[in-house]
Amino acid sequence: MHNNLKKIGSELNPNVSVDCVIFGFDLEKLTVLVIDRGEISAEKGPRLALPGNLIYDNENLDQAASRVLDELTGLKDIYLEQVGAFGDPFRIHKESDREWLKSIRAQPDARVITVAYFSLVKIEDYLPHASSFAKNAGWAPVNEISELAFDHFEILQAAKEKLKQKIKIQPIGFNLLPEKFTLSQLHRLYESILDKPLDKRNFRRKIQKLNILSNLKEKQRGVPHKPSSLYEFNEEKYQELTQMGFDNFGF
Amino acid sequence: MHNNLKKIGSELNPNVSVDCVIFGFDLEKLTVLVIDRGEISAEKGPRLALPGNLIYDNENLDQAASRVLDELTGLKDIYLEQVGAFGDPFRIHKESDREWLKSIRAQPDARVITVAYFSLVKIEDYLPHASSFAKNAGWAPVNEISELAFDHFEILQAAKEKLKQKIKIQPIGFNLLPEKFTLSQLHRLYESILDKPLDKRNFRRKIQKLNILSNLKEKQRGVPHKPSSLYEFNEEKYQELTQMGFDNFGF
DNA sequence: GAGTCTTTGTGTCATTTTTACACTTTCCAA
DNA sequence: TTGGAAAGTGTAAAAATGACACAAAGACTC
Repeated sequence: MHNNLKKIGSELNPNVSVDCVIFGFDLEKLTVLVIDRGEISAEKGPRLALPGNLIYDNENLDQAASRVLDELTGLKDIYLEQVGAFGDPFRIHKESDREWLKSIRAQPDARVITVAYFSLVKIEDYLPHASSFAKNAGWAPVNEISELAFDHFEILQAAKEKLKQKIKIQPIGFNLLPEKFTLSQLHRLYESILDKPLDKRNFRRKIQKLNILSNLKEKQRGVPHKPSSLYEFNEEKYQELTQMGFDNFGF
Repeated sequence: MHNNLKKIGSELNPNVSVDCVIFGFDLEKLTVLVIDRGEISAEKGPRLALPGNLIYDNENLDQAASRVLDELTGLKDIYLEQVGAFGDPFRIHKESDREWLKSIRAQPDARVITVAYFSLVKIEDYLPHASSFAKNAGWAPVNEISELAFDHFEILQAAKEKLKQKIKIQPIGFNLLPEKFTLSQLHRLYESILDKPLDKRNFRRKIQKLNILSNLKEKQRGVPHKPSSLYEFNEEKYQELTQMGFDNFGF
């Protein structure tokens, strides 16, 4: 095995990239982390793209996704889940995209397939001025995005769909909220992701029956209306629950 | 765009392959289509592998999967769904695998990431003596497989899991059964895929409520017990149902 | 400090869905 | 004719779902 190790160097693989769909939630709507490529000179193309880059030949795909995300945003130790591979031969052939690739890639014309990942982060954990790259990155509301570089719009749609399916099965939404949150915020989050209204009382009943929320004895302050109780996600109860193997929320 | 077309030739891409997990059902248990690589001379490795091969640079991933499946088995026009990408740098580094690669690949040491697809076929539609390649291919019971070439065992597990999730949401199981089938066969199929017993009466009630089965006025013949009614899958009713958007069987 | 605004928080009832469970029927073969 | 083997069938209790409306709490304004 030792001699095999040498055969695969630590060079960039010109044919495979990873792209990250990082979702956030600004307490109003679902957002996604995008890179602003700046002015595109030729025929105007989309300025925004998902963070992504080529993989190295000595790292696996999950590692590549973590690395790229870290490099572009400074986010570390984020759980990333694969969305799938996207490999249309012409996915990088819009003129505006090729021009950009020429400025950043050694082999801008190589055929590249990309593996997409998605993740959920607390929006407070990534403030766009935190990393060096960050002046070009920021949160954009998912529903206001109508085009992206390459096939990134398609990837975004696939990631949204994956998230939608996943949240019906696992309460991963907590990753998008601050430590302390209100049931209304959680409610809005579910509505944003599932893209449909949910009855308030039924939602609260169902989410509370799961028994993975701790009601902090603490209230919102400074809101111009009845203040809400704050809750936090209870990791231990959640572990118990998953080990028993639960399947479904039924949203 | 025209000049871009020339840039991507129709050569094999040495870095990207597709692998197919083709499920069948022999009316008793779930099976999967595997290729027998024959005797592995060096340290004995698994003889069995999933059908798969490198992609061409001018085809997309779905096309590549269809082509490879056709080439290896003669199966055409099969619906294939992506499972995901597998890209461990050492996934092809078992000695027995490298030896085999040397015999079939121009660049046996290249780092290859693979994109896995799964599909369901009627076992009767693929009889192993049908294609030229077929003497080396055949159906193996999924539960009896404990190792495969490369990372194919891992891919198989992922495909099984995907199938499990999918069948909870869409009645795709019909693709695995003959045109005419009995409710018991369907029942066994669901139990095989979900890997747990399902109550007979509850299963029948639920599946019949979907209203996508036609009860043929015809019975099994020659069985040494009460013969079962034969049913067929009703495509039109199914289309109606999916367009209304149904979500869940709840198995 | 009275009134208004805004959002929180709560319960019930009707309907549907799920689960658990056992015996008779039909055909083949001996 | 009998025995074996799987098919086929109903009910009742428990749980989950969906629909629905009003009082309570705090902030702000005048």
